[in-house]
Amino acid sequence: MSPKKPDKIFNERAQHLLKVLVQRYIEEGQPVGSKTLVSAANMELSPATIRNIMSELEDLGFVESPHTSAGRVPTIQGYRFFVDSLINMQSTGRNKLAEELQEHLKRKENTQQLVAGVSEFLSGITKLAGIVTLPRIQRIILRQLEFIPLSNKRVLAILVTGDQEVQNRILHLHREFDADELRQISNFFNSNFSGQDIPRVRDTLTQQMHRDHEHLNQLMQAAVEMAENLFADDSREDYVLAGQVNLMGFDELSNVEKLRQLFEAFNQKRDILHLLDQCVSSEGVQIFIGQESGYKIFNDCSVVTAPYSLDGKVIGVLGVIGPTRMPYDRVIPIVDITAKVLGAALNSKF
Amino acid sequence: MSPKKPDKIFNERAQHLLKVLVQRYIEEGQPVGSKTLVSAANMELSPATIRNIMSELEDLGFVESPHTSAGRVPTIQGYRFFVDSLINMQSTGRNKLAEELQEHLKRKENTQQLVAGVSEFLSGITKLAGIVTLPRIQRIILRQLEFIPLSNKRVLAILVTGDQEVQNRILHLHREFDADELRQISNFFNSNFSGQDIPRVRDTLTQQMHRDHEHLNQLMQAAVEMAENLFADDSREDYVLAGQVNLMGFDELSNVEKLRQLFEAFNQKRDILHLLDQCVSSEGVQIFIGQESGYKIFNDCSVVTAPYSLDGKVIGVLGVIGPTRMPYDRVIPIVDITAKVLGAALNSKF
DNA sequence: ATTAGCACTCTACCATAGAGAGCGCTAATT
DNA sequence: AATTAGCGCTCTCTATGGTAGAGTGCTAAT
Repeated sequence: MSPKKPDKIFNERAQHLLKVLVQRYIEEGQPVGSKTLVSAANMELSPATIRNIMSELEDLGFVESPHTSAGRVPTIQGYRFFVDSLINMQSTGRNKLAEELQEHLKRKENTQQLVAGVSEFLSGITKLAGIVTLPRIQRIILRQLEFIPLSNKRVLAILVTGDQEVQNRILHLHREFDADELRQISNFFNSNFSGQDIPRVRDTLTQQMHRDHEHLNQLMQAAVEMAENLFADDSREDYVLAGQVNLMGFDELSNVEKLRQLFEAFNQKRDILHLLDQCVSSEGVQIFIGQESGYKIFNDCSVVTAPYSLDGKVIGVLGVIGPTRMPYDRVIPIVDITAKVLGAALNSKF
Repeated sequence: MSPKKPDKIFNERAQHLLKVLVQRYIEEGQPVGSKTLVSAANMELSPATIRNIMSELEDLGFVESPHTSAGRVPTIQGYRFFVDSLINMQSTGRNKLAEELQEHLKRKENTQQLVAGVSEFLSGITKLAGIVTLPRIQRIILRQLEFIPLSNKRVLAILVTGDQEVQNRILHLHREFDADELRQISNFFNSNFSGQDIPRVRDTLTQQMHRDHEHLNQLMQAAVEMAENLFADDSREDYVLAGQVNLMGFDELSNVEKLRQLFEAFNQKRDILHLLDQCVSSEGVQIFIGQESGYKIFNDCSVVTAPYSLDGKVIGVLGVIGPTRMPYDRVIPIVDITAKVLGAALNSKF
């Protein structure tokens, strides 16, 4: 009368079989039959028993059959349980991997190149598509600021930050400034603010403006105007994608129409950015399997992401995009490590 | 006895039929049969006659049959004759086109953006892939030069040229320079050479070095060293491609493997650059049909290119890549005009 | 609880057949 | 001499059926 076998249905054995099935399917890409499974699992069971268990797994929603007489294939839920509870990460060579990436990034001379390098690395090593968002850097240290007058009330501002970053923007101002005025303004910035955080520079300036409101000379006003233009949160997000072509080899994406939609989404960027945004808040590696992401474009794709940080603050996301049937045990640690190495690399530059 | 009909075989009528056939095939994408052709050509001939003529055109190598009972399809040679001798360019709206492009380029703030904009424009308007090489600009006018010391004997050089271009490079020098030295050197450059062509700057400097060889002070030596680094012909070629996805809709490229190879070539860049290089020397629009280009990747693709120039000197190439079966009558004028507009736009910036 | 056995289902592959398209050839017509 | 009607031929495309193989689900036995 005792409820002796509460784990009758989804017990350890069933889980183990699910694990083997998923592994096998990821390797081979073919539906796994009971006979195949029993030999792959090294268990002393007959195919018939396996079949019973598979039938239960199917009822539970972890596997499904493409058709009556095919083997079983993991469902999204099956993959999900696999990566959450069953997977053994392939953790060999973590250090070696980090070193390789560091080597690969050595010669990159600015953030853009760095990010592109990481994206290439991810795609190269996983043979999938790599994606890295440009960092939203909070702590930009102003090193030097120069202005060049252009025609039509425009001024070219050159902003040197961090270790070796140069940004230039064109400011559209309310009147013409000549070279001399501009030199004075840049001197003002360089002598007062060099070495400071850019947000702080802006704050200081606006405070000063409020305080000395009336005593401000023309130049200061100009400086404030420029600062507001210049240091406005440059929040246009963007990412660098590499290895799109890698996605063209997979059976599950061999449909040209599907591929086209996916590639179009990459170009559009909007949906992808939105998806990546969701990962900023997460702690570590995050995985979207199939349409878990909520975008139908990713019907047969998974996305493995990890945020990367500078000074403990998340400033971007990177990851890998591939077919649902991807080697998660390899990809997840790669994404994890890559995010850490990128964070460290950025740290040495700012 | 007189050789009365020397044009018996490839006479005007045959050429007209070839023209109609190519037009029709470009529109429909289906092999054109004799019956279809006779109605499309509005000629008072029976299908049988057409068949005879087609048979001759086939002997001459202008058309071919995919199989016994299909209609005819243009061969590469057929397309070639079509674009060389038969085509009527669709020249309506040339001005409107130029205006649209100018509008599209208005807000671009530097060369990179400009080139990307042109590439997008080309792909958007033709629904094919657009490609534009970065300009190899000879006449770069130095406006301002700044140096920022970095660690490890490296110096960040910021070079402002032309109207609103900023280039920055990291120089690896033989010893450390402090901020003060660098300021002197940049002053030297700015006061002596601002407003001059960069090649001239280099020449002047090397000449001076040879003349005053012994009297050179340290700073001058440093300046020369930097100039050689800085002004070295920065001839890494590159291009910007847009609208790759457009190529995924065409029947003749619906084969994933073919597409993959093509996309890989786009990423590799080497072959594509080599092909584009060949167009620099040509005067106007140049067309590579199918494997005329010599690259098997372009088996079913045509490339329509035109060089663009600044001051009468060719500095780059742009074009369109699409299936052999593309609307040449529309594409050729578009490429032509675009090249001219880009040249003009660059002229206003340098 | 497990398993052997068996009927059943579904796919993949192949062969066959008929319809349709369009050609080439020949002989007749202009 | 050029054009055309007519006809047989070839090739593709689609549908059909038939078979082999894989793998299942169920039932009855262990």
